[in-house]
Amino acid sequence: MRMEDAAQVRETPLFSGMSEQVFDALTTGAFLQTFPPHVELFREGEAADFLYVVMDGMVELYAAWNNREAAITTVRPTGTFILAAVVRDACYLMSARTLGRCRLLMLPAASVRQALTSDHAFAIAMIDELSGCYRAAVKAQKNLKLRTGVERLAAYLLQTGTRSGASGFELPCDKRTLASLLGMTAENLSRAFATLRPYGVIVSGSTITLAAPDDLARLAKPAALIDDLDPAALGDG
Amino acid sequence: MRMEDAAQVRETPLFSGMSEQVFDALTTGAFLQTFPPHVELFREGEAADFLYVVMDGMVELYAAWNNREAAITTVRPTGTFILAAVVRDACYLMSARTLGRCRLLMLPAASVRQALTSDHAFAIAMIDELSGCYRAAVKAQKNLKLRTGVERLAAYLLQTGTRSGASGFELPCDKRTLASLLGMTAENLSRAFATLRPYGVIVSGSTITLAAPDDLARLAKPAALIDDLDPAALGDG
DNA sequence: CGCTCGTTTGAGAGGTCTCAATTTGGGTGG
DNA sequence: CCACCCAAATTGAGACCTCTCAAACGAGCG
Repeated sequence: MRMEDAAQVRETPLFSGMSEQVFDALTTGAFLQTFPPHVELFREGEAADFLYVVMDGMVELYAAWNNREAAITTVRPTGTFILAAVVRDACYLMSARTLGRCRLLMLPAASVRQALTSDHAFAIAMIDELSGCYRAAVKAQKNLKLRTGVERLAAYLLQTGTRSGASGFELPCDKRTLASLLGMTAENLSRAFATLRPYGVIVSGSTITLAAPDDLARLAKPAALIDDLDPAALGDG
Repeated sequence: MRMEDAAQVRETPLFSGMSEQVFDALTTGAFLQTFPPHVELFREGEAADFLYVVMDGMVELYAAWNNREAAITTVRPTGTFILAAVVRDACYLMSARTLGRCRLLMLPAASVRQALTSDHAFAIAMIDELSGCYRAAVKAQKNLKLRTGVERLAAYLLQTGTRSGASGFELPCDKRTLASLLGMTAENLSRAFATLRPYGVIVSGSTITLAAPDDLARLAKPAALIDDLDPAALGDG
């Protein structure tokens, strides 16, 4: 791993508090690798060999059962994923694939567990990360159980739009993936966009413009206890 | 807190490894209280003042939005709940109510955070607990997104049935709550039970008998990566 | 130009929700 | 012990939502 990469890793909250010595041990066996788009990183059920940290790009975590597939979440810099499987020395519950081109840090699972036992600050940071992941998962479940498909889309657009700041923004993934994230089919997502047209949602390819955010908010009823408005919950484990 | 209660708390994995001194400090300000059925313990949005440990009985965690309500999960002995909110010093994401009569241990949030920073073994146990909670939440989301209502009920019955061991068993909560846990309405749950009758599911009040578990399993297709078959994932934070 | 792939649109089936009425079971009071 | 009442559970009907299958559309690319 190059020095500047190591520095970038060091800056992320999960690693910033740990001792120099343990950090060195942890990154000794680590890879920093670049992946092309749409590459499968691992499949659910496999043993958790690595902890992943997204340095660049975006990763989709998804699961399959009985010939059906569903996206669970996405991870962006500098979130980690599959943390829980690593600390438990268990198998992955989800599969992972790159969405765009990605730079990923891969830390050997055994090294992570070793670092946990020897560095208290790292353990504390891990607790913070894991609790953030858990809270994000709870929010996702509330979103699924309490809102309809159209409401979920509206809330997602408001959230993504306000995060980008500008009046228009790009969807971070193709619509098929977005549909799966929102718990619906691609066809239904298309119809949901049409339903939101009277609420000022203008779609042009993957570019979205929200012409009447207030109207949209009246429909979506964004809530701090469901929608992620704090940066802490972006990562995933 | 009485000595025998303290001993029971001490035996749970979360507290068994910590030092005597920190354990004493943690339990000094603690309450062990018995609650009647159907009591609201706290509401989502409130500040997390206590970490709860279920010593006896069962607690339901649920959430509301826009006049709709959904059960998220239940906690039984000796699971903890609302752990993530406590360590983050954040507000509760879910409300909690007792299902039956409950004996609950309440640990002041500040004491828990103090114990975390001073006791490494406790921090490690906390990581294990939190990762278990997170994995349970991921499984719940997979269950919701990948299975239909009838399939979720079938999987739930198989799981609860094999856990109890006997051929017949009691539902741990009323059917309205069960319906909400499974992500459907009470009316729909009733119809789902009727759908499962040809698969050997015999319902008599709250007593369930599975006359043809193999047939039911062919429908439910239980999977280790969705259904909780290990005891570690029973708790919740 | 014509291919491919993602998206959109349409139609029909199936699933789920709401509202309402009925039935059931448990507890209370006469 | 029985009548009554209340809450939970079931059943039915209709509307709504979502899914599947199929076809049409459109952009990007060889």
